[in-house]
Amino acid sequence: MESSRLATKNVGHSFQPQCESCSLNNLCLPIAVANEDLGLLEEIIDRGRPLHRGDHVFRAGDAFDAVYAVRSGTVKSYSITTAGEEQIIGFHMPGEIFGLGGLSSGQHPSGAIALETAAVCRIPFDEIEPLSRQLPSLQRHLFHLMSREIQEDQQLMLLLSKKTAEERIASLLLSLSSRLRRRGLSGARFRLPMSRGDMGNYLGLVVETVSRVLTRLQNNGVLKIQGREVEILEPQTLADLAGTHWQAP
Amino acid sequence: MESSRLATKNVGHSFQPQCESCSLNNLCLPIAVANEDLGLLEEIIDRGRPLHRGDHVFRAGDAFDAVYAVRSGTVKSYSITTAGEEQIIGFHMPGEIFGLGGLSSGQHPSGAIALETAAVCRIPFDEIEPLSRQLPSLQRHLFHLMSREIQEDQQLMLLLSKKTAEERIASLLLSLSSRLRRRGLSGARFRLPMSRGDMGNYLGLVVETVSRVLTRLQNNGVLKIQGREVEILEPQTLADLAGTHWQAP
DNA sequence: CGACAATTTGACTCAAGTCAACTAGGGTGG
DNA sequence: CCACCCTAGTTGACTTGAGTCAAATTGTCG
Repeated sequence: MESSRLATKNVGHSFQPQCESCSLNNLCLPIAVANEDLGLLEEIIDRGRPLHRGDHVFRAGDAFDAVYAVRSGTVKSYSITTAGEEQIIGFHMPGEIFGLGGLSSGQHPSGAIALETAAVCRIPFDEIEPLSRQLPSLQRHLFHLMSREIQEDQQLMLLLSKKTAEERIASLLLSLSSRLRRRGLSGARFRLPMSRGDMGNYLGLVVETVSRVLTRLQNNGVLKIQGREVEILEPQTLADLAGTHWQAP
Repeated sequence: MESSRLATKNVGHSFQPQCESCSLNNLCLPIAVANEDLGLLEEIIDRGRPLHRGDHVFRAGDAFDAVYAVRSGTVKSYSITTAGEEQIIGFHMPGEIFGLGGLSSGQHPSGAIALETAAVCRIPFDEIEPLSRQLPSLQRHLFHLMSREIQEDQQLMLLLSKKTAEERIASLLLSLSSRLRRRGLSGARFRLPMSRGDMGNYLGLVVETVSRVLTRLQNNGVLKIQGREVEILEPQTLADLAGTHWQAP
């Protein structure tokens, strides 16, 4: 269906419906919206232009006025400690929503940056908020999204506070794997979207430790890794190593 | 351990207004609700009977059907790792809302238990959700609460992933202090509501480390501590030690 | 083809954990 | 009211997993 309003905010090629044809619509916001209401959602979503590795979606301190959905590629959220170090808060893969943390204070507490070529949809909050009052299922979905993020963050707190380096790495690999599988991709063989440094930063480890653990896991035959290409040979062993099984977000 | 569940429904003859006269109404949910609408909110809130130390508000796995507000005392949220260990997720003090994490999955991912004699209000979610569509400011407030929790959890992730034992303890003490101050109480002299063990569990440290750090801080003249009674002698030094200043929730 | 960035590997260090012994409170029953 | 017991807290001695520093190797991209 041709969208008659080529709104100014719809940057780019937005003649065809956005969500309806998106391969992620069964993961993303649209799952909460009945088909006949999808148009309302489409209208407020901006497809952004593609981002390149290192491009910011927003920076820490920017005014909060939208949340974002990943269409392709991977995005990381990070904040900066008072000591000036980066702390990675999360990795966001296609179909996932990010940027929710800024709602309460009106400004984003963390920045978001593309790890590789990526595309994200921008969902202006002051448009989706009133819409969510019209569409109860959308409101519920927004609550669910935020609650899910709380749950995931708490899983990560547990990881950071109790797990060993090996358990942390195993958990991260399993998380990535299951998130790929959910999109119908292989969870056994994939390319890491982030550097060793980013993995370590996220998991509370230094690069050297990440490297050593990966090498050890390879020597044990649990996985094969060269550069960023991973193959999980023994998923069960990896799951055992991870301790608590990390449910995919 | 006896689980004295919260009262089922409005156990009380709820003729007297609950929120309106509550000393915390400028911290809690009511801040989002105009005076003329307060009645609507009052109607759906259950005051529970008092909890004793060790009583559960809910357990991990319980169906999610409400969120809770602390009226008095302190409550901790915790989950159990696959290894069977407890992991404390947060401490909740008067005026604070907890139990939001269970919304997405329909069951509480963590349990909540009173650390001392406490009273909590129960806010049934399937009643406040529709109400929040009538009262935009209430909806916004709920979004804010969840967003705030996300932000706080991310602060804690940062703490767990980057801070030293001393920085962690200093951060916790400052957090408790500022939350007391917000209620008009002394932030300089107070009683810790939790054991050394709970502090350590929350901060990713063992009891011995907590004890040693507290002793060291006392020897340095930063604070005075005996048992659970704390006096912060040099707030600025403590803040410097904490690194990133922990904003009160 | 360089030059720089990312990764790996080794040797050494140290902050925090473990194990163990001892002390201080706090609550209860006789 | 006191004696006793049990749990919480402290302190010391020793261990260790992960960090630091350094140097070699590989990968990437202009």
